[in-house]
Formats: sequence, C-alpha cells, structure tokens
Amino acid sequence: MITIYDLAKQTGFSAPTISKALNGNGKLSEETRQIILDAAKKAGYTANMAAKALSTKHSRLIGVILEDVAMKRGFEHPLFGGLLNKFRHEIEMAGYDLLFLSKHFNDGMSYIDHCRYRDVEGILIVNPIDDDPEMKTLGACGIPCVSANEFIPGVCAVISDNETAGRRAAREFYEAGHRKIGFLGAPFRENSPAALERYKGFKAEIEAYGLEFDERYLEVCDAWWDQAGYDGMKKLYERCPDITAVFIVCDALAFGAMKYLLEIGKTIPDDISVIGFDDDTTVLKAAPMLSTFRQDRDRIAQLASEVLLQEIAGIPGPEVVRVPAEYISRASVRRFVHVPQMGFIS
Amino acid sequence: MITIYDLAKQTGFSAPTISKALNGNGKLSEETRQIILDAAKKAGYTANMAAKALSTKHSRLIGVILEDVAMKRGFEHPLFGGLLNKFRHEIEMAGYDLLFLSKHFNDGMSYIDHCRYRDVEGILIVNPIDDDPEMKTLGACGIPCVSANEFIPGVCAVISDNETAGRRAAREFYEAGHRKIGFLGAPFRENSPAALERYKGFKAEIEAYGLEFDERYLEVCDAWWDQAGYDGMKKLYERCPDITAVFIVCDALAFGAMKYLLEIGKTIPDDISVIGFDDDTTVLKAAPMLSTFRQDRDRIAQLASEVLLQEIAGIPGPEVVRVPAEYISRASVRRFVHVPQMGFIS
DNA sequence: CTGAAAGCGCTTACAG
DNA sequence: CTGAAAGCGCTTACAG
Repeated sequence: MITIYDLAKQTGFSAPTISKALNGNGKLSEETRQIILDAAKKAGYTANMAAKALSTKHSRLIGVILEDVAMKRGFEHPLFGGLLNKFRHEIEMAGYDLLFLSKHFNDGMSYIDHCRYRDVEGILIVNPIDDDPEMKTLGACGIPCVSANEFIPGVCAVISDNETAGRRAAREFYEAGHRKIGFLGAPFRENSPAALERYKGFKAEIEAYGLEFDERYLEVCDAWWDQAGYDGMKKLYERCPDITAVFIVCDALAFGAMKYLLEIGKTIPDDISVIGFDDDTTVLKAAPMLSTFRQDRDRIAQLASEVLLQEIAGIPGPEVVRVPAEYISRASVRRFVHVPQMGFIS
Repeated sequence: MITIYDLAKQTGFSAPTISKALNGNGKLSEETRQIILDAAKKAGYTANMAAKALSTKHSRLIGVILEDVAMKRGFEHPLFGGLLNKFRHEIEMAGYDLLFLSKHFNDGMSYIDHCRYRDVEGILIVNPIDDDPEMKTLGACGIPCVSANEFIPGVCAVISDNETAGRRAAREFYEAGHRKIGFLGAPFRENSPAALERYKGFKAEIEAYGLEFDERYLEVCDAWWDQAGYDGMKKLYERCPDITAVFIVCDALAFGAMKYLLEIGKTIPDDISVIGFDDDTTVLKAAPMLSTFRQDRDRIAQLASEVLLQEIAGIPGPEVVRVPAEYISRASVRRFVHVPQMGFIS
C-alpha cells in the first residue's frame, strides 16, 4: 500500500501539499500539482478511505434500509430491486457507496448505531420492518434521510402519485361504462400509504361522478402476495357478484385474484374487468393482458438520490416529491358499447 | 459522538484498557471489564469503524461484484437476488457489511482499486462484465475471493452441479420414452460454465444409453432472455421437427421457447416435452406446469460466505464446491406408455 | 504557494 | 493486570 508520505518522499513536497494536490483544494501552483498527480498515477496510488473518513468525518457511505417484510422478496421485490439498481448507479456516480443498514448486525445494533459505526452520511429508507419504533426517530437523528416508500416524520418522501393513479383507474372504468366497481386493497397504513392513497383517489373519483362508493365493494387483503389476492377476491366476489370491474392495488394481488376468477369460470375482461398496479414483470408473463400502472422506479431512485445528495450538502429537501405512475392500457378492461362518447351523435 | 477517551475519563482507566475491555482481548480483571462495559452501555458508546479500520487494517467490509450483463436485471436476477439476500444475512451475522464494487466509481476506478480504497477484506464475485480482463487478476490480488457463478483462476467457485443436472434431465426424458431430444443452450463460455456443463452432462448421459447425440439437435441461443429462447426454439424446431422433447438451460429461455411452440399450435407435453432450469418464479406464474431444476441459492450463498470467511481467517478454500440442483417434476414431460419398465414382463 | 504541527479514534507492542 | 508511547493515513488550521 502506497501512502501520501511515499508520494511526498518521491516528489520532495510535504504530505499536506500532496493532500491538497490530490483533492484539488487550497492554493497550489499548477506545476507542483501536475508533478504530484503524475507521481500518484505512476505509483498507482489509491487513497485510503478509512484515514480520510477518520479525519474528515465523511465516509462517502449511504445507508440503505431494506427489509421487505411485506413481500419477503428482499432484493427481488418488484419495485425495490429496480429502484436500487438505479439508486446505486446514481450514488456511485457521485462517489458514494451503498451500505445496507441492518438490525441483526453486531448483536442487534440499531440502524442509527450502525450508521454511527460506519459514519454513514445519508440514509435511503426503502422498506423497514413494520411499525419499527426506531423509524420515527430517524427524522431527528441528524443524518440526512430520504424515503422511497414510507412517510416518516421529518424525512422527505419520494413516492408515486398514488392518489392520481387511483383516480385514473376509476376514470378508466367509468368511461368504459362500468358502474359497479370493486376495490381490492392491501393493509391500509398511514406511514406506508400506497394502498390507502390509491383507495382515496379511487373513491374520490367515483364520487366525483355523482356515484356513491358502496363500502361493500371494498375488500382489504391482509398481505401483498398472490394468495392474499386470491382470498380477498373470493370474499369480495362472493359478497358482491354484481361487480363488473375491480381495481387491485398491486399486480401480485391481481394475479391471485385473477386466478380465483378464472377458477370459478369467469373470463377477463368479458365477465369482469381488472386493473392492477406495478407493471410487475413476474405477473405480466402470466397475464400479458393485464392493464396496470407502472411506478417510475428510475425516476424515484434518481429524485431520491438528488434529494439526499442535496441534504448532505446542507440544502434541506422538500417534505414530499410525487412521481406520476403511468397507466398502461392493455386488454383487461372491457368497454361497454352503450356508453355515450363525446363527439358522437347518440 | 462519544469516544474511548470519554470512557477512559469516566471510569478512570486508560484508553488501551478501554479498548481491551470492549474487544475482549488482552488480560484484564473481570471487575474492570465489567465496569467499562457498563459505562459504555450507559453512555451509548458505538465504536468508530474508520478509526478501527485505520489501525487494524480490517474494514469488516465484503466487496460484491454484481453486474448482471447476461440478464440485465441486477438485483432482480432470478438467481442472484435471492443469493444476495442470504449472503447478506450470513455476512452480517459475522459482523461484516456488503459493499458493491463498481467500475464506474470515482471516474472508473478498477474493482481492485475500489477494494483498496475501502480496505475490503474479501470479495464475492457474483457476475462481472463479460470478458473483463481484470477478472483474471482477482485470484492473485491478495484479497480473499469466492465466486458464485464463474470460474476464475485461483478463486474458489461455489456453483451448482450442472453436469449432474444435465444428466438428470436426459435420464428423465429417456426413461419417459423420449429418444429424439433437443437441447436449447445459451452462450457456451468456459469461465461462466453453467450452459456448457449442463450440455456436457446431458450429452454424456444420452451417450451412456448407447444413443448418439445428433449435433443438429443442439441449438445455442445468443442470450439468456425470453426472446432468445423464442428465436432459438424456432430455429431448432424448424430444423428438427421430429424432436419429442427439449431440455432448455434456463426458464427464461424456456418461457420464450414455449411461447413459440404454443404459437405454432403445439401442446406441452403432448406434442413436445420441456424441462427448464432455475425454478424462476417469474416464469412459473405463467407456466406452472414446467418441470425444472432449482438451484439452491441459500446453500450456495451460505457455502460462499463460509468459504470466504475461512479464507479471511487464513484458511485457503477448495478450488470448487458443487451444490446439487434439485429436479422439480411438474407436468411438462410426457411419459410414453410403451417404454419397457424394469421388473415388468414384456 | 508550501510546510510543521496537531488531531481524527482506535490498537499494538512494550514496560512496569 | 494496567498504562505511556507511537502509529494507522489522511486533513485542517496556522505560520511563513
């Protein structure tokens, strides 16, 4: 391992001068800077981050909280995996490395202790353990934070515009002539608001058409995976066999729901129309006709990294940044021909 | 931030004594150890890793090379995502953190420079960029390495027993009465041997039955994703419409291949039998009847972490560790009734 | 523009 | 069993 002192000896300058040349700060003649840079390159010098971190208190490490209790897929989560691919890339371009924060590190060190241990400079919260009390303390821990999925007091959330998407789904069904529309949700939680916001938007839009949303048409599944969708759909459909359409808060759930519908002999969209959420490739292989919403994972990741980097630089971030979720129209929504269309003579 | 010196002041002991107590090394009376530990706990002391790393040269960081050029799914790769979930867990239990090594870090620093920069103690190679010349140098770079997918000179590979799996697939078809069996492969590369090894085992088994494997029955797709499987199957089937079965080296490819077969009006397994590889949930949602092989990602991850930790402790690892891939029999293989069975009078 | 001094928080021999 | 000294590789004021 070659150090700054080796370079000092070789070039005849002092260690601080080497440091200045390498980091491009302080006043230095262009000539000596060049000499030093050349020597560094020739010697194959690489800075030692531990030493840098110790003296500057800057580790160039971004902590990531990723637990995925909801889906239990970890890196393979349909939203989070892709989000991290992009986030990792953005952060690396800025000279930071990712570090996964963990509760089972060193006999149950907390997230914040893990951060202090590694001098983590910023935190991306993707998905923590449900109702972890430590989450509430993150906003005030002194380390810049950004969240890509949760609402946490005092931390900026970069999150899909779920409410608008919910409205969009309702409108899609309404304009296609549907009037009895079910909503298949997932656990409604204030801090992890995806399902709830989609529901709010959906309901508001329905009511904007002068219809009343019958609460019987709402069924909340108790998890985010296939089987929960199957079970939820069964309950909903047995209770309300009159629905002609259903909006489902995620594709994994939609997959289970459609499985149930198919099993009882229904066809999609002839008997019942479906809109999902996530554009989950896993599901789309099996159900390529499923209309759904695509969360813009790249955009979320990019905005999250921007906000975080800004915060690290001392510029406070906004409370929330919304990213539109794009409606992907495929073939799971039936259009009733009797619906009056604008511009036609009826 | 509270340091060892604060603890020294509070307890009346010296810094080195605090250090010994905290790390459990050196001789120390049980009494003073207890006093110090209590004080540390009360003060909420967390060690500073940068300082530790600087003085010990041990960063407690494991570098991970994960590029996924083959599938372009990164964290979402069907094998690698799950593997990393488990590997991360194992490594954390041992007090290490993951650090992703990257070529686009700090203006194109190499993997090895990235390691030196962070004092990385060990490297897990999951999937590098194809034919990256740096890979060949890893085995001799002085940092313990383990590979979960590739063969790299001087580094232990923990990898599925592809050859046995290939034989198993051939046997499955043979015993079901198939005699004209196609093989749909993916790029054969010596260092990334999955496809090639599966082929070798498959062919050897076929020949062990006294049959000759007709090279016309072999088609090598040019990538690892759906479309390549579709295209490859098309070529193979147009050339050899007499095949009654096909072994396909990965499920993603199998998905594309089955799509083609279905499109031309074939049924599976009545017209053609298929065995895939990976037990890829993505594909299995769409094709739940697909018989395939499950790579034991947890086991691979666990063995890889064990080997690496051992190497870090100075105990050299074996050259290669094989992990059985389990055959999962579902319903994509047709059994011909006319096959003579052992024990029956024919 | 350049360098001597001190410090970041910890650990490692080495004395006592 | 405990502590004084020096060092890990870098940076930050502060002189000159």
